[in-house]
Amino acid sequence: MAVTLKDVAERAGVSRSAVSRTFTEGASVSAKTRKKVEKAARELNYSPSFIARSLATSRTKLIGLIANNFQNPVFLEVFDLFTQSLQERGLRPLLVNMTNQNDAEESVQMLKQYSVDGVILASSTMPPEFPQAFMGAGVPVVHAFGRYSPTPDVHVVGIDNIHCGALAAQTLSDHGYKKLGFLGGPQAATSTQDRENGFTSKAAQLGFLDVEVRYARAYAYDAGYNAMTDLLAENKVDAIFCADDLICMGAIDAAREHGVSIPEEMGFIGFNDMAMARWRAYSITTIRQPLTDIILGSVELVVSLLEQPDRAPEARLLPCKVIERDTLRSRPS
Amino acid sequence: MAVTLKDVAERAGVSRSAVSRTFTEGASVSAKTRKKVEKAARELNYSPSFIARSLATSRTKLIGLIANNFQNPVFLEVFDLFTQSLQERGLRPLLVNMTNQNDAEESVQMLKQYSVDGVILASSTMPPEFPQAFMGAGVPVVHAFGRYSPTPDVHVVGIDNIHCGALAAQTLSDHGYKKLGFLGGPQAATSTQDRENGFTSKAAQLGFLDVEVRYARAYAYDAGYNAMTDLLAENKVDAIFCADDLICMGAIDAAREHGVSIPEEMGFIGFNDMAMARWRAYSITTIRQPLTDIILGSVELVVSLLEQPDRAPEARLLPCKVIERDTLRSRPS
DNA sequence: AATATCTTTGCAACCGGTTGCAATAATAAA
DNA sequence: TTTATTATTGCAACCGGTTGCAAAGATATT
Repeated sequence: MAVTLKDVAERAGVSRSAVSRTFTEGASVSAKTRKKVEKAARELNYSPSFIARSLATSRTKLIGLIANNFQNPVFLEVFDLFTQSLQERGLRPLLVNMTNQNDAEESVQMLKQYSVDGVILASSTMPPEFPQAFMGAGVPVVHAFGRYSPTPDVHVVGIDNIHCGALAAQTLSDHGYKKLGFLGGPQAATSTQDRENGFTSKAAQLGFLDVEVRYARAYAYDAGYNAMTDLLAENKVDAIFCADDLICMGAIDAAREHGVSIPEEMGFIGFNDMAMARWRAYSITTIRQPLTDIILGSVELVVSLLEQPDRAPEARLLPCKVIERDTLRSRPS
Repeated sequence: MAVTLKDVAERAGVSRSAVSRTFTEGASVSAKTRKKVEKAARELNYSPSFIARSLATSRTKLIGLIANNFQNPVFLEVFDLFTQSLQERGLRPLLVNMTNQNDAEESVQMLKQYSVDGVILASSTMPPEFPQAFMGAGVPVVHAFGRYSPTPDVHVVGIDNIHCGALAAQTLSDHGYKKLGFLGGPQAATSTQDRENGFTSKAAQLGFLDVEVRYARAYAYDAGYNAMTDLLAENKVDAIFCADDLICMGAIDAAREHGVSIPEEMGFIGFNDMAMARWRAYSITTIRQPLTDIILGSVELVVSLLEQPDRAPEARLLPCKVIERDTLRSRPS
C-alpha cells in the first residue's frame, strides 16, 4: 500500500541507503544519484515516514503543547501563534489538555511515550510541581507565561507581573484616582499573587493608605461580575486594577448595572489587551502583555534546547506596556 | 538511556514477546508472567514506545486536527472539547493551523508523513477542495461543521444552516419585526450562503417583501461593526439576523453608537451562542449550535472509521435551537 | 495413564527508515 | 602514469516494538 524506501531504491536502481541519503540533510550523495532517486520518488509519490525516521534517529519533531486554560480567549491567540511558529520550523504541536488533570504524571507519561522532542507549557495558573514533573522527564521544557525567578529550575519566558502591578498602580495614580482596589483572579494563581504584590506595594509607596484587595474565583467574566457586585455594595474604591481583561469586563458590566459612570466615578484598568478589550462596549485601558514575543521566544528557546539540552535554566522577561483607552478619566493637568 | 522491552525482558527472565504481550490489549499471557513483567517494568520505570509500536502496527493513535480559524473564540471551546474527547479515547490531536495556507497539499503531505490514523477538519469556512484533498490521502476524514449534502463525498457532522436561517426569519417575524435584514460573514463561506438562503426564502414565505442582505468581510467584530454602520445610514431594517455572534456584537455596538435602542427600535438575533453572548453588555438572543454534540459525534465517527475505513460517507445533522435573551422585543400577544 | 485440546511461550522475521564502516569510484598530486 | 586523497556507494546492523508459527506446558477427556 504505502510506498517505501525499498520501492524507490529498486525503481531508481540504487541502494536503500542512497535513497535515505537524498532525503537527509547534508548527507553525501552525488548529483547523479540524487537526480535518479528524486525522479523515482516523484513517480511513485513517495514521502519518507516520520515514524520510521523517528525510531532510527530518536527525534520526532513533535513538541508537546500543554495548556490548562481553554476558557480565556487569549489562549486562542496563543495557540494560533504557537502552532504557526512551530510549523514554520518544521515542528508539530501535540496538544495536551490538562484542564481536568489533577495529576501531571499521566501527561508526562504520555509525552514520554510519544517521545516528543520538547515540551512547552503554556499557562500561568499551573501548580508549581507540574513544570517540575515535565522537567523530570528528561525532555527540554519551556514554561511560557511562567513565574519569574532569578534562579529558575525550568526555562521560563514571560513577564514581570510584579512590575506590571506597579505599573497599574502608577497609572491609576497618574489619572487622579484616590481609592484603589485590586481585583485578582484565583488567589492561588502566581500571576495574581505577583500582580497584587506589585500593585499594593507601589500604591503604598505612592501614599495610598489602604488598597482594597479582592479575588475573582476564576479568570472569567462571571467571576469578575460577581466579585465586583460584592465590592460595589461597600463603596470603597474609585479605581480598580483587574488582573485580567475578562474579569474587567465582568466588573465593568457590574458597575454599569449599579449605575456608576465609567470612567468618571470609577476607573478600570485591565490586563492582557485581548481582542475584546478594544470592543466599543468596553474600550478598556489595559496592560498589554507581549504575546507574540513571549511565544516566539518560547519556540526559539525550545528549538535551541533541542541542540543543547543541558543549558542552565534561564528566565527571560519581556516588557509590558499600558494601552490607554477609555476606562480611565484623563490625567489631571 | 531509555529503557526498552529488552531490558524488561532480561530483568523479568522472559522473552521480549512476553513483555510485548503484557502491554498489548487482549494478548495471551499467563497471570504469572504478567506479574513478573509488570514488576520488572515498574522497577525500571518502563513505558512502551509509541513510535516503535506505530512502526510495527501502522497505527499511531494520532489524529490530525485541522483548523483555519483562530480568531473566533468559539474555536477555543471547540479545541477544548476535541482535545478532551480524543484524549479520553487514548488518541492524540496533532494540531494543524491552516490559517495562512492557500494550498492543502502541504498539510496533507505532512499528515501522511506522520501517518495519522485519521483527520478531523474543524471549519465551516473552508474551500471545498480541501476536504477532497484530505480525503484523497486515503485516511479517514471527518469534516466537522461541514456543509450538508444528501450525498456527501466526505463524512460530515454539522448543522442544517438552511434550517437555521429559516428559524431566524421565523423568530424575527414572531417577535413582530417588519423590515428584516441579513448580515452574513464572507460571502464565500458556505455557512453564510446557507444561512442566507434559509433566511430569505423563509422570509419570503412569511410575506416579507424584500430582505436587505449584507456581508461582513469576516466572522469578526470589526467586520460586523463596519457593515452595520453602513447599513444604519440607509435606515432600511428594523431587525437583523447576524450569521455569527461576533458579527452581532459589532453590529450591536454600531447600532448603539448610532443611538438606536435595542430591542425596541431594532432587534438582533445572532448565531453560535458563544460565551460572550451571555455577557450583560449584550445578552444576545441567538441560535445555539450544539457544539458538544457535533464534536463528540465527530470523534465517535472518526473512531468508528478507524475500524471500518470504507464506510460510505454520511452527513450527520444536529438540531439547533433559539436561545432567547434580550435583543428581541417581546412577542406581540 | 494415555490422549486430545487449549494456553502460553519463544523464535525470528518484519515495520521503514538511518548510519558506521569498508569497498569502490572519482579526482588531485606527484 | 602511478599514487595519494577525497567523495560516493552498498552492506548490514540497528532503532524498539509486534506477531505468525511451532514447540512446550497445562488442563480436560476417556
